[in-house]
Amino acid sequence: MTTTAEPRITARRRATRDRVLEAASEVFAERGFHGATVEDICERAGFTRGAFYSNFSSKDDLVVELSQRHSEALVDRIRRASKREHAGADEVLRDVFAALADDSRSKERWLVLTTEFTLHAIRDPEARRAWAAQQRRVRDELVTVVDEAVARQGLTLPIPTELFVRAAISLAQGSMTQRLVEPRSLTVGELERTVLPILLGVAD
Amino acid sequence: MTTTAEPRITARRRATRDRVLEAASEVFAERGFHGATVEDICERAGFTRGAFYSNFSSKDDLVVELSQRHSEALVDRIRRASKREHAGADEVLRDVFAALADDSRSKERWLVLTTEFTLHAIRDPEARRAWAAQQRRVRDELVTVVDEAVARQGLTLPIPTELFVRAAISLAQGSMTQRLVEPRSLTVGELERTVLPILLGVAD
DNA sequence: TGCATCCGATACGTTGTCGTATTCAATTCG
DNA sequence: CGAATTGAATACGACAACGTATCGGATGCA
Repeated sequence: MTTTAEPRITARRRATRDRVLEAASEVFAERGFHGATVEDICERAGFTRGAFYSNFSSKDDLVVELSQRHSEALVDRIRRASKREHAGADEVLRDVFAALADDSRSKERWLVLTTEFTLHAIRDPEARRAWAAQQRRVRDELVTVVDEAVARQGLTLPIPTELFVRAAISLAQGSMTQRLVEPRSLTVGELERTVLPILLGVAD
Repeated sequence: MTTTAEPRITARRRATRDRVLEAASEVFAERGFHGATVEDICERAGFTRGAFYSNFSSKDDLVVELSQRHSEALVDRIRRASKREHAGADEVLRDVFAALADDSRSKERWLVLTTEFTLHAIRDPEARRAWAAQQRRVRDELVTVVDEAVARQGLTLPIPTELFVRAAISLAQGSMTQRLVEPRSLTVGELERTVLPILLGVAD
């Protein structure tokens, strides 16, 4: 422990970190956290392992940072979705999950990564604390947004907003997952479209 | 390819297969499919790798058989739960998921394994076909059971039974997952207890 | 322009994991 | 009881992935 001097974060360094992280999210989604080797990630990013270990102390180290970015990006998307005009609570939620990605490829990536992070969190206490905090942030953001939308529509939820949000998250992830496993069994958003209005108490 | 003679399945052979499969389900739950080595599994089962390769051609081979047992066991539990007297649809579902395991340890194991199988299915087309078929069997069984229970209660579901079952599965898995990541944030079954009655149209 | 520093590439030894070939004990069956 | 077969243990070679130590080119700065 000679010095704990943090190396200055030059633009170059930031760029390679970004490229490595982006590559990692692709490879993790494709092969899973354990299945992806450091070499795989570096190859995808166009670097060698030397570059990797110059920027991250380990794969776990990288995962921590990746999961933070992952959650922060989702919070951002929720904020942006809530800015849309005249959006009802169900529309807001649909916007949120629709905005998870531009194409279905990256929506799949988001879901798989979320699942990987969750599994990792279940297994590792340290990761669990971090992931739990991040999930709480996402949920809080959703609660705020839903409360606003519900008030705007003059509705009253039959259950506490947080429970509603938890249910919505479960339904969205569950139907996405089912669609990935059995593509022809469920049309896009069918589950949320039928179930959410009932939970909102606005079954037409 | 001298002979394709299937070796007779003696009692001894069956016993070691069982022990290896049981050990594998533990180790897979703890370390994930990729994270678990064949050696790990054998050590847990009390065998050496020689025994493993005498019984399974590869880890993938073992996974196929394990996922079949996993789903069959769930179908059995659903059948047994449906035999209970005077059970309403929500009670039946709660029985089903309560019966997933005796203790919460093995309920966690069930959830983690299910998630692992799902991820594996998303990534591997061959595994996907098998897993999709198994999921369909589980769902069909649930649909039958729920239909019976609903009729018994003289209710009419506000949505098709299959959608209801899909929603119930998503809710159950989602809330179990949330509980594993944030143990103190959700009391046991709270999500299903509040949401399912609404979906059943019997919000008291 | 020249020097110092940064950062990624290269090269290397180590370890973990795999799958197979072979051995040896147990059991089945004549 | 002896011979044949089955099934798990052992031993081995090959290879993949890791992490580090070192090198060299680029970049910032005087």
